[in-house]
Amino acid sequence: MTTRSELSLAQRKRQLVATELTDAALQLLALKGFDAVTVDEIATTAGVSKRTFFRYFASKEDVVVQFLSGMGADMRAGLAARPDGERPSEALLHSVSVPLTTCGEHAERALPVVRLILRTPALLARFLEHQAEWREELTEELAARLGRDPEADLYPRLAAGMALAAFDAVLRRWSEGEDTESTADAGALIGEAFAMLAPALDSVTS
Amino acid sequence: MTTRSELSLAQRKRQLVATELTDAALQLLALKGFDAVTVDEIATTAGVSKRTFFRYFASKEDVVVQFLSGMGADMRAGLAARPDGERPSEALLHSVSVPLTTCGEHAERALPVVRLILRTPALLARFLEHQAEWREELTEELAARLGRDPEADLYPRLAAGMALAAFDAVLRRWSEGEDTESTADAGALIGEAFAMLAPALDSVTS
DNA sequence: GCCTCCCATGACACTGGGTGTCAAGTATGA
DNA sequence: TCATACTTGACACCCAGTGTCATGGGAGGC
Repeated sequence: MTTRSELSLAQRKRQLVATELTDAALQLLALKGFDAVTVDEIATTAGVSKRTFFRYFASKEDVVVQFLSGMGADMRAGLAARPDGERPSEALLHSVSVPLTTCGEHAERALPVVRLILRTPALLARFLEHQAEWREELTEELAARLGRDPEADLYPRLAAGMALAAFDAVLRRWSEGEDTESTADAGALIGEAFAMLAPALDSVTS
Repeated sequence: MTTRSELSLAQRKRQLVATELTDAALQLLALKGFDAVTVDEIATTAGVSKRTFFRYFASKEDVVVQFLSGMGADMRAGLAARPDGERPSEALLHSVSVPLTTCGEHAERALPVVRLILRTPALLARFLEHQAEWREELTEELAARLGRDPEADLYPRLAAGMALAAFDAVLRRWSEGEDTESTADAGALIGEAFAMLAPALDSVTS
């Protein structure tokens, strides 16, 4: 009736179709493998046309990987929220922990998806693209934070790269663990990784 | 006549077509942009059919990026060739310098290609895929070198990731430089980057 | 309650990347 | 000289992704 529920209705309709599509996709892809499933098949399973699929997702890969889009901004915000003057290793640790703990909390749903991504070349490529975007975001935020020029100074990009290398290593390890036990120890692993990185991250002399 | 020149002839024919194809591709892509050029166009320019193009290159991206294929093995070999007991930072520095100096030596041809790759999303994605392969190779070699298990121990993958983060940061900086001056200073930059990394790379306590 | 406008959808056609298949051409090797 | 194997082009095909248009249903104004 009012503007609120009216908008909310359209919104919810859209959300409904999107979930239907992702659910169908995830199920089919996990079952038959990425290449053996066509977009037509996914769309039909979800009860819409192929054309509609592409109005919701930019590509066949996107239906799996799209949830990664926001994480760059999340990590950047997480970094921006850290207190001024905090050591880079500490600040970056918290920044990178954001998506990791999110994963851990929804391990039930997230783990199969992560595994699917890591073992499907086309999906992995998109994942790496997202990581590269995150690296840019972290680079900019870190440079701003430290008052450095990311074009002239190697440190910001390097530090961002190190943080994401830790993220990637931990994610791979986490995805190999048992379904049940590994819910929370991603936090421990990322801490371990940053303990190794800290000597380099925090010697900001130049 | 003998087996030698006979094989060499077939080989050279193949090589000839391949270079014709890459030359045509590089010229057209640099001129019109990646998306505005079709494989048909490239093939026709090189004087062959589209079908033949795909007998030489696995994808449209590959014709630009294919030369990266060997670099993983090169870097791995470069790492394996370092003396036992050398500090990881030193060994990895030399390992990663191999492709970088190769780039520097052929800067005339390499620079435009690198720039094309870095500013074309589809090409960048393939580049990142290659980097991921290199990271696996370095991880394995480094683990073997240090007698560590890359599945149980975060250090090898993390160190490989750091090395490639340095590689990537330096490559990006190098590609931004002036056409003339930056031939040799990639070496200086990668040294600078590894100086930052060394405190973390060489504290192999755990 | 009706009419209008907007928006989501489906149908359709089309481009372009990538592959399987087959037939013809060419060089090699006996 | 003939048989063989390899390379190529032609053609048909699949599928991802996009532009376009007609339609239908729902929301808001009257």
